[in-house]
Amino acid sequence: MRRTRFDDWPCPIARATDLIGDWWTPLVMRELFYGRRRFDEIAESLQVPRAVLTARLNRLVDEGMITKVAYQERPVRHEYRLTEKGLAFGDVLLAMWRWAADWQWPEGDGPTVGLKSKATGEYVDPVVVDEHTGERTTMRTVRLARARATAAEPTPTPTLRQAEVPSTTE
Amino acid sequence: MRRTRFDDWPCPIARATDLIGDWWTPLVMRELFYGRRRFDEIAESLQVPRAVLTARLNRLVDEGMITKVAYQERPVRHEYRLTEKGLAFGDVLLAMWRWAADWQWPEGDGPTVGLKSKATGEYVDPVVVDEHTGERTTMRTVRLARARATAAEPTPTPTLRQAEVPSTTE
DNA sequence: CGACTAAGTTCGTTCGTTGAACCCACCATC
DNA sequence: GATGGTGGGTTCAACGAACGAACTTAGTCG
Repeated sequence: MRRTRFDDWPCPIARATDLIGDWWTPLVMRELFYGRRRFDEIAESLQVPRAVLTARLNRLVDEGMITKVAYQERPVRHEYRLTEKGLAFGDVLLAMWRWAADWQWPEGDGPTVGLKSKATGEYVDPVVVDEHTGERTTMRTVRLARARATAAEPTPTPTLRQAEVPSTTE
Repeated sequence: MRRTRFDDWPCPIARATDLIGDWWTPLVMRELFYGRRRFDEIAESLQVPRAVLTARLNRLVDEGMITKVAYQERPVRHEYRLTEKGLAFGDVLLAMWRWAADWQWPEGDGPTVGLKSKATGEYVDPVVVDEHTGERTTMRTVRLARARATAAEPTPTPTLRQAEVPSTTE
């Protein structure tokens, strides 16, 4: 009677939920985006139980979101780095950020942290648009359809090649 | 020793995680976007344990994402409808959709369902951009900053006024 | 009367999370 | 060579949450 798994459902939302639904996982990803790479660093910053952090990091490695890299020998010490797949997940975090910043604070209030563009220094407010037209896209403006022919599928090559992960903080 | 709550953390990602991290919740939201409004309809479609569905729907009502509306008396029967806040959550589902469609299928493969624009009938591929500049926005292109002055905060009025919820299906 | 429907509730079993304590390899210091 | 520190975990008991099946309630239909 273990928790129902969604990772082989035909719907992308279900498969994403299977990952995100692991309590703590989006926050662990956030920490990695903030540039924290070490076990103890993340454990202390989030105050997550260490056994849970072990389980989450192992799953993220299995999923190909992060890789475990030894940064020294004797004694062996590891750190965790985001892969391309893990970096791509940042879009989901940005959407979560925007929605919660808009709706999860009392009226007239908001979070004390915000997002600024590294390039321009201006505040950034993420929204979802269609990649081709640039038009605002919501669940109201779309409908379900058969997928396009598989050849046109723009799936990025799911290599685990190491990505540059500059810190999000200043 | 209950599950750690994130709903009063100062980070929007944490607050969103508190909701999403409830197993089944994003799928329940998906069903509502698909136009399913009745308890049994959702329970059968998702094969979710009924006690869990009860708990999730109650929480979503408490959060102001949905409202419970009687659609008949004698006997009283209810349905659940998305509020503005619930509709706004669609952006998170779209981001999850895009990420999982790109990364959670074996190489060269993809989901059998896709998204089309209701307006143009063309396939839609959601991406995250900055609302002001239209520039592609990722966790790599932003950095953390102090929030802008609260007056500029573009928080929508969190009314629970009923929203039109046309079915996403054809 | 009995069958059916929508929307739940109840319950015993199993799974997952929590927090605190413990472990181990190695290094530095006294 | 005992002591303490550090990084990266593992172990364990307690308890809350999820599972699936059965049951309930209020009303309609034939």
